[in-house]
Parts: sequence; C-alpha cells; structure tokens
Amino acid sequence: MEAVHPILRARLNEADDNARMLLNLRKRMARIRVFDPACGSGNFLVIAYKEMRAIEAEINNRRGEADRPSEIPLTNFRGIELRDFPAEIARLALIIAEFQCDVLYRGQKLALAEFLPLNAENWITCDNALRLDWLSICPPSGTMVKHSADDLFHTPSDQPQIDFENEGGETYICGNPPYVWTNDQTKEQKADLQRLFSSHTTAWRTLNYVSGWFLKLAQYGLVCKCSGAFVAINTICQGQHATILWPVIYKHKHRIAFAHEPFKWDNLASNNAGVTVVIIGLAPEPILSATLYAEDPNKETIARKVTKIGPYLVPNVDTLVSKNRLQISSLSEMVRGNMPYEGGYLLLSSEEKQKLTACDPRAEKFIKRISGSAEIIDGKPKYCIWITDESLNKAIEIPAIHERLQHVKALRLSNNDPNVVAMAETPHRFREMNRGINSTIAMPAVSSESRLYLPVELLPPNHIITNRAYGIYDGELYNFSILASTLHIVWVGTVCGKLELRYSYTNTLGWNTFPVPKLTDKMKADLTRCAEDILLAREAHFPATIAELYDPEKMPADLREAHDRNDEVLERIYIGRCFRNDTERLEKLFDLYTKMTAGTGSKKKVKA
DNA sequence: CATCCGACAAGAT
DNA sequence: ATCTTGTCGGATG
Repeated sequence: MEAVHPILRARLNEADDNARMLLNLRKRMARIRVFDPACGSGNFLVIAYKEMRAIEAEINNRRGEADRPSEIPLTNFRGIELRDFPAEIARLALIIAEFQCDVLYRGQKLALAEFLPLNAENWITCDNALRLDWLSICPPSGTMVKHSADDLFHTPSDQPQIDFENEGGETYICGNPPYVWTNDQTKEQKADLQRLFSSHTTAWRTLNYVSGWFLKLAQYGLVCKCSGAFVAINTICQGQHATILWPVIYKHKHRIAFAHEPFKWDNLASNNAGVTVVIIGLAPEPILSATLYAEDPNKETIARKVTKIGPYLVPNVDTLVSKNRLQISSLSEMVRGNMPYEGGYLLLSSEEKQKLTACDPRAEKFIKRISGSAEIIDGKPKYCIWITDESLNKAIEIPAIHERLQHVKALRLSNNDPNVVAMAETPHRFREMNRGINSTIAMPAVSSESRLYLPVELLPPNHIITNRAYGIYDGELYNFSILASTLHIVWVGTVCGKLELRYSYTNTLGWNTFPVPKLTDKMKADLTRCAEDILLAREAHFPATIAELYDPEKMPADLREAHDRNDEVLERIYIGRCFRNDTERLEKLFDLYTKMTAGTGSKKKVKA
C-alpha cells in the first residue's frame, strides 16, 4: 500500500489530461490486486481501495466520464485474518467502502441500485496466514481460487464470480502482522515458526512471530512476482534478531526494496505505551536501487534513494554483526554486572542501610554501594549486602543479615528455574560476584537515545554494578575513551538491540565486535589522556549527574570540548582525520569489522 | 551458564 | 494525562 499509491498518483500526474494515458492507468488499476495476509478488520484494504477509487474518479472526471461505473473490482482486495470477528468486520468494511465510494463518485441512487447482496461473496479468509498456502488465496494467474475457506461464511456456489480480475496485473501485499516476542509466544505460534524456519536456522526460537510473514512473503515472491511490505516491530532489524532473520530472507532471494526507519507508532491507544515499528518492503533480487524513508524533526516523511538497504536499515551496508563471546579487537574484557535474585533482601536503599547499621554497626563492613543503569546515570545511591564466602561466618553473626539471607534462600527455592533453586544454597552470593579492586569502568545496559555519548562512568573501588550495567574491572583507562566516543555510540546504535529507541548495550554485540585498529603505546597514552580530560571536565561540575551533564541542550562547553578532542584523537587512528558524518563512520567501521573477522568463522556476512 | 528482549512499565512532569 | 527513560527475570542457545 505504501508503495502503490505514490506510484499511481505519480502516473496520474504524468498523464495529466492525456486521454490515452488516463485510460491505460484506469485499465492498470482495474487489474491491481491488494492482498493483506494479516488484515485484522481490513483497515489497510479499505484505505487501499478508497485511494484507488479516488484516483479512478479523477481519471473519469478528466476524461469527461464522471458517471462511469467503477472498474476496480472489490474482489481484488483480499485478506487473511485468524480471528473470526475481525475477519467478518473486514469483509463488511470493504462492502461499505465500495458503497461509500459509489455514493461519493456516482451518487446515492446509482450506489443503491448496484449494492451487492451482503452475503454473496467472501474475500477474507479466516485462517492462520502462516499455515495457509498464500498461492491458494492469491494465485499467480489470477484465474482460480482454490481455497474455499471455512464454514463461517457462505462459500459462493458461483466460483468464477470471486476470481481475481487481474489477468496480467500486479499484486501488492501489505499488512500489519502481530508482533510477539519469544517469551510470549503460544505453543501454536512456536509451531508456526518452527515449520517455517527450522530448516533454515537453528535459532528460530528467538524470532519474533512477525518474522513468519516476511518469510511467507519471500516464499510467495519466488513463485509470483509481486511487491510487498509489512509493518513490524523494530526489533527484527536489530541486535541478535537481525542476524537470525535476514540471512533466511536473503536465502529466498529477496532484498529490502524500501524501508522506513524506526518510529513510534501509538495507534492502539489502549494505554500510553506505544510501540516502535519499522515498515519494510521486500522485492525479488536484483534490487537496482532502494528507498529509505525517515521522519525529519517536523515529522515530515523524507525519502532518500540509496543503492541498497541492509538489515539494520543502514544505506549501502548489508554486513551483519553477530554476537561474539570473544573480542575482535585487543581491548579489555567487559563482563556483565552481578545479578541479584534477591527479592529486596540483598539490595538496600539509603534508609534501609541506615536502619541496618544503626541496629548493628558491624553490618557496615558488609555493605557496599551498587549501581545499575539508573544509578549510574542519575547518581542515585543504592547499596547492597556483599558477603564473600570467606566472611560468611562473620556476617551471619549479625541477626539482621542472617534473617535477610533466610529470605533470599526461601525466595530462590520457590523459583521454577533449577538454576535459581541451586543458588539458594549460597544466599549470601549474587549470581556473579565480580567487582573491581581498583576501579570499574561501567556502562549502563539501557540509556536514553537523546544523548550524544554513551553514559559510561568510572567507579571507585568497592562500587558494585548490577546486571543492568556492564563492567571493565581494573581495566586501562583508554577503554573509557573508546566507550565515550562518537564512533562507539554510532556502532552500538546500529549493531546492538534497542529498547524502543533507547540504546541497549551488550558486551557480546557492542563491545566484543567493535573494530579498533591495532593501538600503539603512544595511541593508548593519548587516548588515556583524553579519557582523563573527560573525567576532569565532569568533575569540574560536581555534583552534576551524568544525566545532567549529558543533557544535549545543556552540555557544558568544557565537557563538549573534551569529547571533541577524544573523538578527534580516536578518529585519526582510523583514517588520519575526523569523519565527516555518521554514514562515513559506519562504512569505515563495517569495512574494518569485515576485514578483522575474515576467516575467523565469527564473521556473518550475508551471501550476495 | 550468560544473556537479549519487551504491541512495555514505572517514575517524572 | 502525557512525556521521559530504563527494571527485571524468563526462555533460550
């Protein structure tokens, strides 16, 4: 739909008042079919139908044939919908749309005279779109409809009447299929994905349910030339999900012909929470050019012609970056913070800490500062009970601590996950017990998309991090310089997953894959200096938090300068000068990534 | 064992 | 009510 209307409108403009061209366009439209295999209540089909009727009416006007009956058959607008009630609504909505268009363009009298009997025909199939053969619903020839749906609707006895009237015509597929992530899928949905994907990838369990529609589209497109697009949750173009889905689509000889960058879509209005989606149009290979749509700050859609669009919806790059346990560059190791599993008994607010130490001063020794994403960014104090195995006996002499450990034990025992139950044996321990002796370079796992730099922080000794942050323990400071760079935020924004539009940092996807040229001691010293300057600039504004310092509107000039210098020193290492823009940064990073991973087996480059 | 994700969720304004 | 921005732990490889 997104693809069709602009094309038809453009033809209408081209045709102007040329009677011949107008006639051709009218004939062409009469043979276009629109197929929505996730049609819900038929919104997309109705919009498509009405828009085409509007164009047709304009043609008839220009040709002086305003009274002419429509040549656009309602039966060329077909859908599949699993739920019976919306399926019925969709059918009625199309019939009503036709009537409305007839009233609008031809007058009420004619409209009533030609109104179809309500139960005569059925273009909406009530069934599971991932199980059905789309070719049976929307056959290539356009002459036969073999699928005779179900008992819900009256199956027409006069079969040819509902055949597509589109011999030699075009087919456009569109829709907004359901998005369900792996943890929320039903057994049936899992089975649907398994049937579709298990012969192509072992990681099919991780796919979002919406992926099924893209594969069905690609499979359909192999047999029946068509253009198709779906709205989908943005996840399918990000993080580990992108690396699983897109090789399968590419294997089916389809590429992204056009796409709209992620945007927040709050159409569902059931509560405040919207959803961040992409629109992706597939077409059979070869793709000669592609169009990338984006929203400018005024919410106007802008289109950009590019040679190709990769799975991350980045122009001209279709390299995929897989998560990696090992680093491709020689940087320090980054590990995930410590997972509590504690039900509120190991973590302490300031008040709880105060209470605990007030009733027994010996507890002080077992309390440390701890931070997740929010604490790092907003500088809020949070504490935890941190007991090493060696000091356990001393710790449980304190009754309040002993009691808290009993609660942790009970909580872990009541869990369904055997791994958690096993942790009940050591209720004094977080799942991991990692900490920096001298320092921790900490990176929040989730952070706002509005900042220019990732909110990395250098934490003092004895400051623990939770599972909501990643840490480089006792690492050299040049690592901080890299984490704070523009190059890194651009990489992470492209390669890592996202929470809606937020940065979602992970060590395996963002840090371990980050390509850095070999660093000499001199380079490391220069970068260390830059990192120190950033930290000093922050300190000059004590006690401002990271959130305050990095508010893009209010970032202090000295901090900006420190970051600019950091970027310049780092980018000179890559290309001897600063990059011009993020597109150039990404092209260089992907290029370097490809070279650095060549032949290691960790490379996941999509076969051309 | 070690994540990656959320037709979100909770806190701020 | 609308806007901003990151918890938490389940299912998975």
